[in-house]
Amino acid sequence: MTNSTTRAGRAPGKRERLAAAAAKVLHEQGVEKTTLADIAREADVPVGNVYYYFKTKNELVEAAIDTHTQNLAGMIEALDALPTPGERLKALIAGWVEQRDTAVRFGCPTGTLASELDKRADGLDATVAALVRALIDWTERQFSELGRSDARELAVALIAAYQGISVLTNTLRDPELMVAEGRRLKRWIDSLA
Amino acid sequence: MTNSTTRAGRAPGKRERLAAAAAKVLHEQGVEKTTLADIAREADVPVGNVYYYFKTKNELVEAAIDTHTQNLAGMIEALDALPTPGERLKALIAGWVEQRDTAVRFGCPTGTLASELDKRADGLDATVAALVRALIDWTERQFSELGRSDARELAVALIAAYQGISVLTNTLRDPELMVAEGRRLKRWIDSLA
DNA sequence: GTCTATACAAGGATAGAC
DNA sequence: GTCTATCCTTGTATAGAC
Repeated sequence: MTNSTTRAGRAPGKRERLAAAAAKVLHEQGVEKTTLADIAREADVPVGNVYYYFKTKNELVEAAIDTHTQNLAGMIEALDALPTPGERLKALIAGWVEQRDTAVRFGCPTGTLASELDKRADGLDATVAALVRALIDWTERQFSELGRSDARELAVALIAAYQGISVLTNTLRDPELMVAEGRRLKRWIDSLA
Repeated sequence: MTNSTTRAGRAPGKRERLAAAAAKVLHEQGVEKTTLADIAREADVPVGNVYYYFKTKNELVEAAIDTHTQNLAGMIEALDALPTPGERLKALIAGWVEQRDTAVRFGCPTGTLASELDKRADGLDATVAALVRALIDWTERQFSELGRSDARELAVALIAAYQGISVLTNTLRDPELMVAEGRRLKRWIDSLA
């Protein structure tokens, strides 16, 4: 569905530049407030040219979600290199805390996107839902390996805790909220093992 | 700042109807996707007439926030009638669970509004922030009365848990997520006392 | 005070030159 | 394959009749 590299002649990854720019700008400004011109500028591509690569704004949003999905896959791959499920979960949390300044300014990339797409008529909300589900599934496996029979519920609770603290960190513009919640969650993981 | 009843001659609460309609429609459709025509239709007021009561769309958003603030005040007043802090917190959670179908369709009214206003240039995000802070403050007092020295952190964690499960309930369109998390949070409250 | 008609701006999308 | 010019729709806001 997505041609990762050049298709015919030139275009040294303009499509990829546009997708990456979309992911960034849509997160920072929100879907509705972002214009095609904004994305084109960020990708350093003339406005009219955008339509050669993406027929509609929706396709651009879809490409942005793809980018997020790939980022998630990369993160999970890195986490899976760690030896124990407890370490993997705590490394996930540490990653969230590291990104706290982004959360202060723009919230969680996935969460804000999911909230916004829910209000749109297109079927893109299902695509983000799949992304979120994938993260919960991975988290559930970690809790299972920890021997918890209520792994699904705990996984949902952990991801929800992150989504929620992202909203508060963003709304109250206070990175320390994320730091404190990260500490609390790590203690909680330790108490389960 | 807000004239609650009629000012001069007639208008049997048109302003109030518009504010209530704004609160409802802005939550359901999102701020950016909602047009003045949408709000006018919901309030059963002709479009052009809107500007007699609110000079800009932003003033309408402000009025919607005011409505939410009053709703919150009413809820807190009702909760304060309960005898113990533990019961008050669990009643708060029960209220969230009751509203789960709304969460499935549109997410948390306050949380989605906060996320969206963050992306706008106007200073309205500070107004929602005050609302959120008020709820956290009240929650903190309950934990303090329970004798917890880490009351602030627990209050933030509880409100974050709700914000987060609202995002997930909405994104995954599953009311049971809210039910399960509600149970978990109530057990947690009980374990603190 | 109430409502209609309309000005004005912005943004998504397309046609077609190069 | 690249880019410019432009059409068309939608939505905010205002002028002014009633």
